Amino acid sequence: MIQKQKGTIDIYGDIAKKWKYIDSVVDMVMEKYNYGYIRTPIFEDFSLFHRGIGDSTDIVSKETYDFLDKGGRRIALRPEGTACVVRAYLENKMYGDAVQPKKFYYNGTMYRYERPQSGRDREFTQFGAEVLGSDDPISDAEVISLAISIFKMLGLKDLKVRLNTLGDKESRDKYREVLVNHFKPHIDEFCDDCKERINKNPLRILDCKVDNENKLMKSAPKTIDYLNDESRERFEKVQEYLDVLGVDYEVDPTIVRGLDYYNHTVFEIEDTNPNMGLNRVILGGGRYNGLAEQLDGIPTPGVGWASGAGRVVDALEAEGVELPIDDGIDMFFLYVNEDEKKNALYYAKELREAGFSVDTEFNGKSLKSQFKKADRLNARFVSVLNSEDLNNHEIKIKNNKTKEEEIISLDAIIYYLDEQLNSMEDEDLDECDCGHHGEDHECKCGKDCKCSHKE
RNA sequence: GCGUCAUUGGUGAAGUGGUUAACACGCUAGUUUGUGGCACUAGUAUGCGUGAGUUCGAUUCUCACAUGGCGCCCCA
Repeated sequence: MIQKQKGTIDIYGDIAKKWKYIDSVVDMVMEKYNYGYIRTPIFEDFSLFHRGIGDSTDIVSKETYDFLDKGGRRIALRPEGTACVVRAYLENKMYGDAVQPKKFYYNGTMYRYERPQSGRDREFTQFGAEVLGSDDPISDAEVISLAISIFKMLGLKDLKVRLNTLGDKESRDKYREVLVNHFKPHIDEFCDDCKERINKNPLRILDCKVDNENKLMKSAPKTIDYLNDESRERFEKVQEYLDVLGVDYEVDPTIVRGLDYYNHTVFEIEDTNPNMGLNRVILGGGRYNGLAEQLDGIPTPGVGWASGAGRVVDALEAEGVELPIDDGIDMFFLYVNEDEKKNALYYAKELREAGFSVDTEFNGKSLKSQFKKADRLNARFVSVLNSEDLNNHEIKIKNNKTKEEEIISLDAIIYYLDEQLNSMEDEDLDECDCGHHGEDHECKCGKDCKCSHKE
C-alpha cells in the first residue's frame, strides 16, 4: 500500500465542510476590509526564504522543505506566505500602482520539514493578510482588527491579543546587547538550550519553557524601556488606534519573533479556552519594514499576519462552536426497475438544475438499504419512484421527518418542494424569550428566532 | 535532528510462543408479497504495519525500517 507522506493529512467528509466554511468566512471578511486575494506559487527559489529569513537560526537549513529539480534548480516548498507576497509585489512592480498601500490576503498550503507533533504537520494550511506600502500605524491596527473580525465571525470568543514592539533596528540592537549583559554573568544557572540561545538568539531565552521561573527572567530588561522616541511614539499610536477599534489587547514584553526582518509592532492571538492544550496561538504577525530590501527590492514597509487554519479548527472544537454547516440533501430518489431508474436519473438532474440538492441510488441495492442510505444522507424528502404513478404523470413525495406522503403531478414537483422546504426552514427556528411567541414584531433578541426576521 | 509510546477486519477494540484471533458497531442476505429505520437468524480477517532474525513453531520475543501520538530543538 502506498501511504500518504509523513506529516500530511487527507481532509474529507464533515471536517472538509468545516474547512470550507472557514474559507468562506475568511473570503467574506477580507473582501469587506478590501483585501485582494492573491495566489502565489507553492514552490519558489530557495533563496527567497534563505535571504528573506536570514540564517540567524537553523530554520532554513533544517526546516525548509527543499530539493533540486531536474534542471538543478534549488527549489523550496513555501514555508510561509509573507515572503511570497512581497516577492510578487516587487516582481510585478505593484509599487507603481496608483492606489497604495496594496492590501492582500492569501489562503493556502505551506510546507515545513519537521517532525510531526500536536498542531504541526509538514503540509499545513495558513491564511494571512499583508499590507504593503504603508508605514502608518493605522495599518498595524487595521490588520489586527481584521483578524479579530474573522475569528468573531467564526464564533470564537476566548480570544486574547498580545502585543509588543521590537522597535527599529537601532532600538532592537541596543536591547539585544542589554539582554545579553543581563543573562551572561549567570548563564550557568540556565538550561543547555539557553546557553546556546545566548549566542544564537538571545531574545528566545525569554520564552524558554525550562527556565521561566528563574528570577532573572522577571528582572530582565523590557524592549519597551529601550525604544528610541520615534519607536515609542509609533507604539503608542498603534495602541491608540486599537482603542478606537475597540480591540482588547495586552502588552506582553515577552512576545518575540525569531526573524531579523521584524521590527516595531509584533502580536499574537491566542485562544484561552482551557480545552486548547499547548498550542494556543492561532495567529502571529508583525511589521517587517526591512524585508523588501533584503530581497533586493525597493524599500517597502509592510505589516501582516498569518493564521494556521488547523489551529483555528482546533479552537472552534475547543470552544464547542457549532458552525452553520448545512448538511443533508433535499431529495433522495429510490427505485427498483430500469424504467424507474431512468426517471430517477432524469428528475435528479431536473431538480438539481432548479437549485435543489438531490441524490439517488447507484449500486442497485434493495429498497430497504436505499431507505437507509437516504437517512444517512439526511434527506429531507424521499420519493420511491413507481412506474404506475409515473405513467399517470404523478409522483409520491414523502417528508422524511414527518413520514407524511403526498401524490402530486410531475409538473408541480419543483413548486411543491420549494414551498415545503421553505415552511420547513421556518419551523426549524426556535422561539426566543421575548414573550411574543413568533408574532410579527421587531424582535431584539439578536438570534435567528421565529419573530426576528419579521418587521 | 533527539526522546518516548504505539501500529490487530470497513470501524472501535480484546487477546495468546502452538489445531477455528473474543466482543461490539457496521455491512450483506433472509424472516417481510415494491415503503425502510425495531427485532430475530445467518454470513462477514488463509490475517495481527513492512522486512529480517531467534525458534520445531511467531500476530505474540529481538533488530531494522515505515507511519501515527506526545514531548524536546526550532517555530517564518
